[in-house]
Amino acid sequence: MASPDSYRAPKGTQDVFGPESTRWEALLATFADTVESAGYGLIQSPMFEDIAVFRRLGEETDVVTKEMYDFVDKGDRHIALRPEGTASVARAFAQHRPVTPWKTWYATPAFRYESPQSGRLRQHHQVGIEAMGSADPDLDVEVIALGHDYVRRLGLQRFVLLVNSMGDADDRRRYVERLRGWLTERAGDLAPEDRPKLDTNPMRVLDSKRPATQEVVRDAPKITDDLSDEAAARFERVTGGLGALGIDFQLEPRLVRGLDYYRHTTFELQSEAIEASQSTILGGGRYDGLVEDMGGPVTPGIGFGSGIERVLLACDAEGVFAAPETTLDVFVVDVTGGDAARDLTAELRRAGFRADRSFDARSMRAQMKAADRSGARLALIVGDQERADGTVGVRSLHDAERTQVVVPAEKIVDHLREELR
RNA sequence: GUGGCCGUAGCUCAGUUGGUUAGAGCGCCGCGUUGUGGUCGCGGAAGUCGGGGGUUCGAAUCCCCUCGGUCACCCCA
Repeated sequence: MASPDSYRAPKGTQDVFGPESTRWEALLATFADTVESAGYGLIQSPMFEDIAVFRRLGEETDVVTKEMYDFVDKGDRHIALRPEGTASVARAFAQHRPVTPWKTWYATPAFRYESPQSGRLRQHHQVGIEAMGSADPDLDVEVIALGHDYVRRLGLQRFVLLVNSMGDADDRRRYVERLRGWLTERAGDLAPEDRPKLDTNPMRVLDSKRPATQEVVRDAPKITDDLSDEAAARFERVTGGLGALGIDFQLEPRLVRGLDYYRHTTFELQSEAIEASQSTILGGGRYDGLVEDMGGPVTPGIGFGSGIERVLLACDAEGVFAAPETTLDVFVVDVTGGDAARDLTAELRRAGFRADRSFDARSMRAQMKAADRSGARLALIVGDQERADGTVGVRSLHDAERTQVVVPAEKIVDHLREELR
């Protein structure tokens, strides 16, 4: 409790404003441009769903079993705030049956009830894409390439792309049993905390950070050695495609990822610049079968999600993608009472200029300070003299020499068009 | 959920072995004579020292609980 009469943002949430939110806008614009130029269209879907929608992510996953942000609404519906983006899109596909391939992108908050740390929040934000209705491995290549291009466009360089294949549903099932057997024989060597996973989800053991387990896992059977011919062939097409596009990647047979729905291609972008332990900045894979689980037709799909906060953390660590300067064309300084500020800013905004002003009839000194702080290129000054003459003083705020010219009020728009060109 | 560290003005912090009206820098506001910013000078506002309880003549300083932040585990974006 802070104090009885003061509120704070809920645990694990943040307010984003000022230069940082300007940066978010720029990031969103970069992402949208990257994926829209590949034919992906924005999807806006509800931030909450019937909890069953998210349960389809897998009954064994932490996201479902312990991190769901859920509640019962006034109509007795069991609702959950979305923990990730894909399930909602799959549900939307099943509901609307759009023409395929259906390529969408989203930007959304995601909620997980867990304890916050660096790179982990209760409400974080993701951008992502989903492509549904095609099993073509070249689509896998496209999706991975877009994720790669996106982070590159932000300026990131110090990251690795990890790629793996889980095979088809049979491959996956077969591998899980084989792995379970192999690990069970060596259960005594595993870290005690990891042993229970043998029953619930043996693949979880693969990405354990405990040294004892890592030691054992190093020699564990790899799923990529045990794929069906068909799955192996399509995975080759994927890795070959990445190579053809000049995208560096590492095969990582231990990359399992958290959600149960993945089949075939899975991939992850890990920042090498982030010191903290949460270094995955983008992750995704193919989820053939998920749409069916939502009651839709048999529909393959692939996509990725990328955490905005983590990506920005990586940008900070690499010293790239700084907040853009906020720009303003003019700042109106009016010491005649406010009529000029009111009318001139409105006129200029309608003419397409970016204009701001002071309020509360502050002193000229105060207004000039505000003008300076605003980052505007020009101060438009209206005092008693200018008002009497029907003119406006136009003063540069960026140049060292304090140039100031007098412009007739009726010519101000033309003058600014020229000066700000 | 478990564990370590931390919690003093908007921000970054200082506060001696518990002792009178709690400080600095930055930021913010005002002023430096007639209407002009970024430098400089002067002045000002702003803190129930996270919250609650306890020990004490007296606590920002000690103890307990609690909330929050942070880092790690778990897991993930």
